[in-house]
Amino acid sequence: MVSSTPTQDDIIAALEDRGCRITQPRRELAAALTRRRDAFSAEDLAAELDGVGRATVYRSLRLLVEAGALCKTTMPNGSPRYSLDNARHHHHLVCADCGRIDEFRHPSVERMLRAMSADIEGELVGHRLEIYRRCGVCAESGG
Amino acid sequence: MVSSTPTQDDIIAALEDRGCRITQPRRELAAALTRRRDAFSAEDLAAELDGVGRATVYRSLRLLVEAGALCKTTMPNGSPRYSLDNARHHHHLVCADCGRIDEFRHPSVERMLRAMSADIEGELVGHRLEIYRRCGVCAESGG
DNA sequence: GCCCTTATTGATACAAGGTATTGACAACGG
DNA sequence: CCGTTGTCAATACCTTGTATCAATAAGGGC
Repeated sequence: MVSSTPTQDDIIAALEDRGCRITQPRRELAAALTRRRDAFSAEDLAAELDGVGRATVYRSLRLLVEAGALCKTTMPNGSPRYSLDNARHHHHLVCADCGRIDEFRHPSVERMLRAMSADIEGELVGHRLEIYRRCGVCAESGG
Repeated sequence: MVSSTPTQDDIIAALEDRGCRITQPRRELAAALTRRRDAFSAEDLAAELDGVGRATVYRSLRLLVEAGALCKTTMPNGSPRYSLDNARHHHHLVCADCGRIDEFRHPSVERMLRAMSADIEGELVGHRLEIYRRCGVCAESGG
């Protein structure tokens, strides 16, 4: 089981698994992704990839989210950020100050969903959960 | 403790409590809100309020969300919907089929947050939780 | 290796949802 | 009832995408 930060090859493989063609733009995008350590916006990435069309960046990001190679997270102000997906199923710990996004898994989430499903009419088909916090670094440095 | 659907006066009061002036556009908007039984988009509401400027509708919606009179919920496809806020603290049960939004409270949510806060570095400052389901009506009627 | 099919591309236009600006106006405290 | 100033409508603009479409290039079959 792979759970460390994905390489360019991992990202390409995720696309191949879905039957996508491996094109030059997608290779460049995969390379750019592995260079990113933090969460980023689609526009940032598009600006970085000079030869790659804006629409292609958005299309590829969507593909990679569907393929499970990327995560799309909502910041406290509502704007979306993308980040590499390291682990199977998880939720996001978003620092409200610096925007840093960490993945986390906690059994209490699944426990909560089980408990709710017993009391909720109809079938649960999904959920969206973001946890906003001040991360350790911001807590130290900030006022 | 008021927990039923808010009236026009309740909405106006929420604005007064924040030190806002009670203007004609805001009165019209409050009246339109109480006529809404389901979740709605800001554009829908703006289209309904003919004499009221689009920017004013958006500004007022933001105010009312901040004042706790309205909820802003994210649909499965990511588009936002507004709905009247009936109860103190709650989360949203969104039907993935018909878009109907119900408020719900479940102790398991607070239990989850408590359990997580013990294991998470830093201070929790908020969260976002939507539960997507097929509601009873859609489950019956749908295939 | 070459050809052919077809996915993919980049450019562009458009859409949804919302914010910034600004001169005019109207709430409402005194 | 007057002056201050919050609010207004209009407008331009921004962000985050998606739709369209002719041109191109992957990569499977031979």
